Amino acid sequence: MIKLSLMNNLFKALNDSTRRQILDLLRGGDMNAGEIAERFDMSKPSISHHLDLLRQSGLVEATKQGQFVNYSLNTTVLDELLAWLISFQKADLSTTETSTPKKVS
Amino acid sequence: MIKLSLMNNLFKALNDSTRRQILDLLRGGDMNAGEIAERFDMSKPSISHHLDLLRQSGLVEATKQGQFVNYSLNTTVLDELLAWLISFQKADLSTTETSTPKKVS
DNA sequence: TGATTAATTAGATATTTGTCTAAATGATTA
DNA sequence: TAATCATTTAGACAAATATCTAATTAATCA
Repeated sequence: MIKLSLMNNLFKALNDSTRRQILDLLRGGDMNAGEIAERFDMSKPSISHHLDLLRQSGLVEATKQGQFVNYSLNTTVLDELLAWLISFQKADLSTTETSTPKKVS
Repeated sequence: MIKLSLMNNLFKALNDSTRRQILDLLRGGDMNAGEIAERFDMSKPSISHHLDLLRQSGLVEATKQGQFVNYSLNTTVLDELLAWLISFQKADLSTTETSTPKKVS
């Protein structure tokens, strides 16, 4: 069973190029908020907001270390999405051709 | 290589509960616009708009058949997304524990 | 041909989203 | 303690989005 709110937050989090870039960055290892912000041509508060959305979705975890906040990737959340996707691939088996309809342009 | 615009459209299309429900519906087989609209408590033009976004992302294909427009699922687009997801799972191998930092609430 | 049906387009509107600057919070250090 | 540094919160604003009703287009049928 897939929790709706989880999927909602997940797709919402992923529906932004900056946030996906942040996830890509974190694949190379943990980073703190400042280090992440440095990589973008965008204000720190904006990055902080993006990090918050990523955290809400569960895609990243934030841990305070002194005055820094460390961000790390949490890919377990993606398992739900992966399962959802794979179920679609399976559903595609019943491809019964009909005449030859025209694609709508 | 993953095309950015494709991923943008894909995540955009998936970032809506109604559109995901439409995809789920189409797993059961093709449906025309009216049949799809019947299933939702929403005006036909709104559903038409959702179908348009799904079509733009490549997730569905629309073929005109008489006065009806048939919509069918196209899961090949999801392959890109699947590949992207799986690459994240791989990246998660380097989990080196440190002390025991506290999660930010 | 004229009426009906299926679907989309147009245009309006309220809500959500991404971004910014300024201010606040909290930790470190001189 | 006071200054500095890292980060977030608050508030404003423009752009994007989801929805609606009314109008339009296109196909079918009496």
